Amino acid sequence: MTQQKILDVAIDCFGQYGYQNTSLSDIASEIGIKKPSLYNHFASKEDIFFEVLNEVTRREKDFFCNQIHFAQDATIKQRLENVYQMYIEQMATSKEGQFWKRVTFFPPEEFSDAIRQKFIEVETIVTELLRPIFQQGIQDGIIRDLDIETLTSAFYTLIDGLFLEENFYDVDLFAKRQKASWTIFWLGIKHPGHKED
Amino acid sequence: MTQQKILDVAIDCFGQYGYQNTSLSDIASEIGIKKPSLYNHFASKEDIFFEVLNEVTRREKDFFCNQIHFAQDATIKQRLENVYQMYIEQMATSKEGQFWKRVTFFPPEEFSDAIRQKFIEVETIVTELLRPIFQQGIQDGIIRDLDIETLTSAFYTLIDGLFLEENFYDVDLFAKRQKASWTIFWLGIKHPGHKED
DNA sequence: CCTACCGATCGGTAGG
DNA sequence: CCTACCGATCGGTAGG
Repeated sequence: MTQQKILDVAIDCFGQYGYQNTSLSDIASEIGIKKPSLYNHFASKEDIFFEVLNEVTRREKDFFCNQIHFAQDATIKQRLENVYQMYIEQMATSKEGQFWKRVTFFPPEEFSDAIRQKFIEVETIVTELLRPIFQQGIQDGIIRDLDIETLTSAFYTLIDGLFLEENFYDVDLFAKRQKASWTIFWLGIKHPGHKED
Repeated sequence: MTQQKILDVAIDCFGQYGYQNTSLSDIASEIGIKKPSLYNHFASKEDIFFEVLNEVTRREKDFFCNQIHFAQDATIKQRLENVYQMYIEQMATSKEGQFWKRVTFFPPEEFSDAIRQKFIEVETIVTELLRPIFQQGIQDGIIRDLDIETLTSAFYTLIDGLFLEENFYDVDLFAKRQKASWTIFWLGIKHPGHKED
């Protein structure tokens, strides 16, 4: 279906070049039609953006929801590292991730309220992935007894930093950053009385 | 001098709207002249960008160089936290910082090599601020005996994450992120045998 | 789904 | 430093 093709190409272009630097001709020619034909499917460029935003939000929410039941029997450290890796991988490798990063970090002004709202929806889901792990970890004496908000805040800052660095550094240096950050984070949150690694 | 005024306005515009979304008319009208007059001072829009990039790089390098001799008699933790705060503050509040963030994280394609090179120059200076603190800390048994690269990598990821979040969250939430990240980072790098806080 | 076209704006030039 | 203008491209429309 043409409408879906338009959205898919638009996700790609908006994520790679930004909203303003993507022309409707670019999108049209990529799918082999002419610019005016786009108006049979969408009312305006802004309309396309909103539909893309909704689509990506839906996909991201689905993706993270489906992670909930993974690795329930692993250790606290493994479960946490799993979320860490999975989140980074999703944002680094998918075109939805690239769109998400560009759009949340440097939003086109006219959409910034809408984007912020969607961002919070997705973040809430990830927070609900993290919370039970942290809680269980604290209860079991594996994680320091800090408040959940401090733990999630620090986790998100790490992730956000890596989002950026993935765009900037080559694969090797990025892998180092990812590993170093996880090492220090885990040393920071694990209970000093807890051995095992 | 008009030439300097152009550069100052351009730093501001490129940082706020991005290179492509800043028009030469915008820059000209902001300083009260007409667009063609810009060509008496610069050969092209690209030329303006390169000059802005050089100017900002120079200012950032100066800024960080001048921090070297601060707080030499403070504790390791204080000295490190000082770099942390100072770096975040510089990137959060100055227009040079805003330019730096946008341009390094989502570089206009045609400048990405030049930008990467300048970025490394500035990062090298900050690394030279961090290295002696980490080394001293390890030597004094205050910081865990991890390799310097792991420590600096984790530090930078934190900073990069906060750069982004400063753009996105309100002041209160940002302050929380900043504090939480520092708490976990310090717990992660400090030697488990070291008390005092 | 197309061709043909709109007014607005872009970076840049001519000429004074 | 300006006015006047260039060709190219933008989002969007008319009409079929």
